Amino acid sequence: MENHHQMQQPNREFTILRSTDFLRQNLNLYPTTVNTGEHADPSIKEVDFFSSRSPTKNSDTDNSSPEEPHDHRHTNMAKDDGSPTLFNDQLVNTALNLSPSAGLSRSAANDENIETLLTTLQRESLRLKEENCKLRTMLDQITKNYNQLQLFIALQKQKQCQKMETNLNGMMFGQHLLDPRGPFTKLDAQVAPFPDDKSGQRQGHPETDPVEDVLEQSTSQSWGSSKSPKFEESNSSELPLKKTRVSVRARSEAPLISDGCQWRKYGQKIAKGNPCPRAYYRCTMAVGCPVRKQVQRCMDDKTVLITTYEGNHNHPLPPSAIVMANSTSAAASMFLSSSCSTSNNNEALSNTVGVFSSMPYIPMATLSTSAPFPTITLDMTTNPSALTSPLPLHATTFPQLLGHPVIFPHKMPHPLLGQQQPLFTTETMSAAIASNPNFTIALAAAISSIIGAPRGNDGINNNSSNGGSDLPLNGTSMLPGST
DNA sequence: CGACTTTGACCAGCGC
DNA sequence: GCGCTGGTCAAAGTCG
Repeated sequence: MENHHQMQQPNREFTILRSTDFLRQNLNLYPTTVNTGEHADPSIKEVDFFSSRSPTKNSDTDNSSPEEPHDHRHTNMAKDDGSPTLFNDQLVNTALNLSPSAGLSRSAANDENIETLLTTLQRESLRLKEENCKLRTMLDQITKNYNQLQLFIALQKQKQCQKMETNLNGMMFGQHLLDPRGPFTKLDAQVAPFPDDKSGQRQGHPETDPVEDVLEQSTSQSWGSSKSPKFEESNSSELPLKKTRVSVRARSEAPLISDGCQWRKYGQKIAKGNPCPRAYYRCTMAVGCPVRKQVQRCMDDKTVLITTYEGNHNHPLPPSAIVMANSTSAAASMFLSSSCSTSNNNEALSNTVGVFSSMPYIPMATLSTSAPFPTITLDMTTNPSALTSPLPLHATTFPQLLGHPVIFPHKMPHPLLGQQQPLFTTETMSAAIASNPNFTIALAAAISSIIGAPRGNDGINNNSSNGGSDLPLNGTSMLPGST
C-alpha cells in the first residue's frame, strides 16, 4: 500500500506533500519502521526501496539510504542548512528508523544518494521556509483584516445608532449629535475598501495606521464655532456646527498635562459660576488645525482639572497624541454605542450614564445633552467601584504625564494580574471586548498608550512656554483632538 | 526675533 | 431689543 503510494508519487511529493508526508513516506519505506503488519515483510520494502532509486525517483527514495550513519547525515544537513529545523528533527527520527538494521553497507552509489538527499532536503527546507514565510504573511494580513473588520463593524454599529438617535431624539438635541456630515465621512472612505486596502496607501496621515486614523476620525469633530472662520475651513459650508465634545475630569496638581499635541493659548475667560478662569487653547501643530480645547479647574474641587476637546486634527499626530486621541475617540465611540444599544429613549441620552462603570478599569463616563453641545465626560476622579462594586480601588499611574502622575481609580485587582497591573491589560481587554465589541477601540488605544507612550517628559510638551507644555491635565492628556 | 501669553475688546447666540 | 454669556480676536507684553 505504502509502496504503491510511493511508486505513484515520486515526483509529486515535493510539490504537494508537507514535511510530515515526506517523512511518513520514508518511514514506510523501511522494514525497521514502527508500523503495522502491512510492513511485516522486509524483503518487499527493500525491493520497493531499490525500485524507487530508479533514475526517475526523487529525493524521497534517496531519503531511504538506510546504511548512512544517521548522525553523520544529520550533521551534514545541519551544516548545509545552517538552521536546524523541525524538519531536520523529524529527519532524525526517520533516520533512526533507517538504522543499519537494514543491513546495507556504504557504497559510492549510496554516497551519491546521500548528496542527492541533502540537496533535496535543502530544497525542501527552503521550500518550507518560503511556505512558512508566506503563511506568516497571510496570517498577518488576516489578522490585520480581522482587526479592521472588527473596527468597521463597531463603527458601523455606532453609525446606525447615531442615525437612530437622530431620528428618535433629534428633538431633544436640536441638532445632530455629531458632525452633520455624519461622523464617519472619512472613515467610510477609508474603511470601505479595506479588504484590498494596503497599509501605506492611505493619504494624508502617513504616520498613523489605519486603525488609529479611523479612531481619530470616528469621533473627531471640528470645534464648530462659526465665529472663527480662520479655523473652520473644513466645515465652513456645513450645517450648523454643534458637535460632540469630550470632556475629561482628572485629578492633578499640575497645571497641565501632556497630550502629545502643541497648543497655543488664545483666550481666557472667567466663566459664570466658576471663579477659576477658563483657558482656551488651539492646536498649533499644523496651520489651520481646528482642534481646540478648554481647560478649567473644577469649582468644587480645585484639584480636578477639566479639559474639553473639540475638533478634528488635520495633520498627522505624534504617537503619544494618537494614543490619546484614540482613547478619547474610543470613549466617545463606546459611550455612544452603548447608550444606543442599551436604549433609544431620551433617558439614555439626557441622563448621565455610567457606561464605563460597567467595564473593568474604565473611567466613569457621562453624557450630557443639557449643554450647548452634547458632551461626553470621562471622569477620572470618581471611584467606579463605589458605584458597582464594594471592592477596593487600586490607583494606577497613567502614562503621558509630565512628571505628575495622574491617579486613575480602577476596580479590584485583576484575578490573574494582581493589583499593580497597568490600567489596561490584555486579559481585561478581552473580558471587556466580550461584553462590548466597541471596546476593541479602547483596547488598541490603551495598549498603545502603555507600550508606546513615553513616560514622563514628552519632547513635544515639555516646553513650559508652549501652550501644549502647559497642559498637564491629568487624564485629559488622553484626549487631544479626539472629539 | 520668533513664539507664546495676557488681556481687553468684539461678536454672536440665547433668554427674557 | 437688551443684557448676559461664551467664544474669539488681536495688540501688547513676556520669554528663551
